Amino acid sequence: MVCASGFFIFTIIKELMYRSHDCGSLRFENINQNVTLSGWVHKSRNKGFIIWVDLRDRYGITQLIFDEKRSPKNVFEKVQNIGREFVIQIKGVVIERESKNSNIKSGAVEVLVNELNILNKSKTPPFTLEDTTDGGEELRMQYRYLDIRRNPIKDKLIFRSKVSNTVRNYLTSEGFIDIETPYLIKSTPEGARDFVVPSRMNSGQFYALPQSPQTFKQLLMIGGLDKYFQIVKCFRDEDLRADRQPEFTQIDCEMTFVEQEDILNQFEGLTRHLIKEIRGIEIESFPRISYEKAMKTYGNDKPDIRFGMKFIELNDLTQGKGFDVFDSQELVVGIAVPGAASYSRKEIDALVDWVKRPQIGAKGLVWIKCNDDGKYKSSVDKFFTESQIATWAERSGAITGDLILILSGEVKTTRTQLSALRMELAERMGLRDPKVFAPIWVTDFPLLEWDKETNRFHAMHHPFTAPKPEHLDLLKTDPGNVNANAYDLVLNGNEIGGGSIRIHDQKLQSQMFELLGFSKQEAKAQFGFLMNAFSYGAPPHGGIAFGLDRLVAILGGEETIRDFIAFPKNNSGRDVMIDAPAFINDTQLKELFLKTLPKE
RNA sequence: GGUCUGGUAGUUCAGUUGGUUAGAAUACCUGCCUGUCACGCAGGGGGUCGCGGGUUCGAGUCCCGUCCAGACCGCCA
Repeated sequence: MVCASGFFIFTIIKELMYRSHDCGSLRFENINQNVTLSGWVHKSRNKGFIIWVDLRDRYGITQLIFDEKRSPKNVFEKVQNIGREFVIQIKGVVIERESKNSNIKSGAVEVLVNELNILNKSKTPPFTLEDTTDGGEELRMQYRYLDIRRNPIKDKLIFRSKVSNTVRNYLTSEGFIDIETPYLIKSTPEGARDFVVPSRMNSGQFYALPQSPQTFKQLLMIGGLDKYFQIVKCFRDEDLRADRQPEFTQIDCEMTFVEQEDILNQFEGLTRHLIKEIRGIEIESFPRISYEKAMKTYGNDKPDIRFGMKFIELNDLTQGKGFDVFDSQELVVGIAVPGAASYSRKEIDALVDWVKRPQIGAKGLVWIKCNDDGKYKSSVDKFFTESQIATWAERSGAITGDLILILSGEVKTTRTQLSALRMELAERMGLRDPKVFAPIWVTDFPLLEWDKETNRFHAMHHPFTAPKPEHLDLLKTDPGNVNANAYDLVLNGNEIGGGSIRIHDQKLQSQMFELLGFSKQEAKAQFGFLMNAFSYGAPPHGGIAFGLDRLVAILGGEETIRDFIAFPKNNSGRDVMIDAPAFINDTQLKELFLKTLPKE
């Protein structure tokens, strides 16, 4: 009795439900089964006597067959009128295909349809929903919900979910607690521009959206929670890039009773685990490089070490020989480009033009070909002897077939320019292989950076970063040369994480604010709560934050983060789909004590 | 704030030195087609050449301005 009614209910539910299988699951074993499928009409191929419809959902594609002879007449008539992206439900029987398609998982079978329900119609989409769409960037963003139906985008979002899940599981298993921190907080003058939110209940006052939960996670450590993490949205009102969005996601972490070494080990573990789980690649221990060495060797604090072309400084070998282009400059530095001696004069001239573009801004480029005959051919043959040039080649480790490229000028600018050239050449030569993962820790960052515009120091990392203990004395005498207990994790030339050991001493924090040009009153007004907390037994602590969007993109083998975000903003910070930001009406403005805009 | 590139059919693009009715592919519509799967074949409809101004007998094309998009520099503690 119970059994019979159970069966009855089961059959009713089965009658009512939208699908018995998804569109990716039917196989040879399902032949002769009656199935119900729901999904989108991906494409239909009408041969007159027979019509195939590719039915699509998140899981895949199943071919439906409508046959003049084998399908009911009303069904065969109805299918003539369905278009792309109609949402349909069908009932039918799984049959073996006469010609199979090995490109899709369900390619051995098809469903002979005997019932067709149109659940919803669709306008013709403005672009094709194929893997390689004909749609441009802007249009895809405007119709993002259609774009997401495409495999590449769908797969990237699923990939992201897998990465964040792996992170969550790992950190949880390591004893980290996931804690949410507020989004409506206080604006601070340091760092990036804040997004602000007017307060209706507090006339004329504003919240700011967090650039990071920095102070809150420190307060959680003072609260004794020991290990915290959060996968959290952060907001910065700065210009966008291919790898930068105004709202982005951080894996934010903090630990108590740790030194730099503990943090590097803990999060090297996380990163190694991620690369193993997601890409199946085992990486031994991560190399480390100091900020200073990175700048000297790669001209950059986020070196891509998947390839060589390290910088070779040549001041002593090149200066004082009467060649003014070198003699008058602070730095003469070059790279040896492997195998590029075969470049034609035209190709080399193109490189010279490339560095002269305003974006790079070099005045010129000196080149030396290390030819097969063991001789050197260079753009400075008139100024230097062959044996002089040979010493440069020797130092740079260039071998036969290499092309040495040399820039000179002011130290910082020249390094930046040569770094850009190094990356460009690597890109052109295919040395930036997205399947190769080369992480590196960059350590020993300067604590402070001199800002020429405001004529004061600002914190290179943030104002809560602890100086290296051995540099504490320098803080008073030579603050510009103090190094910080700060570190970045760089993956394939992208900064994917950064953090520091924090200050937990009230006096040191006060001294830091003073150095940054805060008056006592300003420091108290801005960060009084933190200073106060420091006076109630703040433990030593430190942490790190990873940019999840960037991390996911790189693990996915790309450098543009946009497609790993479901609803990204465009170059000018607009959401072109919902058309935000937008004006608000006068009533809202008034309620928020904001001036109404003059009528145009 | 700046530099560069682009804006032409629903879409992606071509368009010569300024010169006849602005093209291709794809999408869409109609018809045909006995196994398609990037189906095929035949036909058809579809354009404020981003917008405004200027030069010219004549502007998609040249000039000025402007808007939009993308990449980059500045910026991003």
